Amino acid sequence: MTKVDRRVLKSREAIKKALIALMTEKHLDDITIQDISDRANVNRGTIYLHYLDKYDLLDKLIEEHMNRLRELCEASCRLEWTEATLVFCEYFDQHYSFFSLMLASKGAPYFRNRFLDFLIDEFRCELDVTRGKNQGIKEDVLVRFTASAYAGVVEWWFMNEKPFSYRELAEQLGALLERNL
Amino acid sequence: MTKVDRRVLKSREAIKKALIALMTEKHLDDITIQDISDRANVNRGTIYLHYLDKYDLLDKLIEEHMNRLRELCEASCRLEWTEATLVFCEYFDQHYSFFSLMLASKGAPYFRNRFLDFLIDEFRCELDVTRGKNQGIKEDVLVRFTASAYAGVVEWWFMNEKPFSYRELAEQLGALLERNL
DNA sequence: AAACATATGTTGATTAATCAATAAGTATAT
DNA sequence: ATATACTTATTGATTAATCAACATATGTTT
Repeated sequence: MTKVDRRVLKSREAIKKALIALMTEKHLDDITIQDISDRANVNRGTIYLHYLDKYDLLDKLIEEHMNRLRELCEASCRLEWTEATLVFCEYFDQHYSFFSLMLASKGAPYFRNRFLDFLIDEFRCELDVTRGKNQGIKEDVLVRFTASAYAGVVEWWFMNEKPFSYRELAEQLGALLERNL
Repeated sequence: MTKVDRRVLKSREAIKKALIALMTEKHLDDITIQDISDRANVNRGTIYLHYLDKYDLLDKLIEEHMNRLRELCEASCRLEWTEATLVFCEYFDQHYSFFSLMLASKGAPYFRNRFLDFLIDEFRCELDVTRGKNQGIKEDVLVRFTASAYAGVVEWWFMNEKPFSYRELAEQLGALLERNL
């Protein structure tokens, strides 16, 4: 694993943080590269060293979160649904501002689809329609059902500004998953 | 005025912040350059590009505050003592952690002397022993008296963790200065 | 349509920071 | 006395960021 020069890490971190901060203030279409540059305190050219444009930046930001969730998923694939879900919900809680911003923004459908695709991938690996309670149900249907339900609840939790703790969210989701899977 | 490259500013800022943070955790003598480097997320060599050693770093940090106070002094030299003191006390409040750290640390006498020297310089420019209530008093005596009193109260305020607001502090000091000068 | 202002994307020379390595000093343990 | 570990300070080659400038695109105004 090649070690990344710290300057690269610092610049990227600054740029990402700047975009998030700016997105709480105005719409992505109204944010200029110069805005990001000023906020991040990096040269405009530096942004182009790392990203194609602001959309690429946002895309990568979202991708990072998805990858991080994927890692968490791999690390917890031996757990019961409730416990695994707790790990996820903790992550959602830690990154609350990012997720709520993404869901609230004009680009919400794009983000929502990315999140849903992630969930579909993960559930597809975990579900078994050959035995047990889901015997006879089509895999695609079950996967879609479950992922959509999950995404819907999580989104609701964010858009209602955490009506209860992430632990309770995990319990509720876990119980519903156990019942269905 | 030559514009300073932003990389220099960023590195210095990070280094200074790191030192301050570390000084809340341990004594300056127990802080290594590597500690500062890690905390600031800069290369150890970078610190040496800007400072001779950690003592030089601290020295410059203190000097910056003194210079900033000097600027404030110049900007408020036309005000009444109470108003001018309010400007100072606001600065003390904003930089509370720095000042209290400096006064609490083993290096306190060094800092205290620097602060006192600053006050002596400033009062020397403002006091007039040729007329009014201080006619006949030796200038050096009056300057020393006033500066020491001022420094003493400010230090007390910090070491007692702000027993009252900086506004009240300014009022009290202002009134005492008016009485004496 | 022309003029103007602003934003995007790129380029080349320069600068500051990085990294790894080295040497020397200091403190501690054997 | 020697060995070890840690810290300080420095060095040289390399890398990433900076800055200023430029070209082009886009949007707005007259």
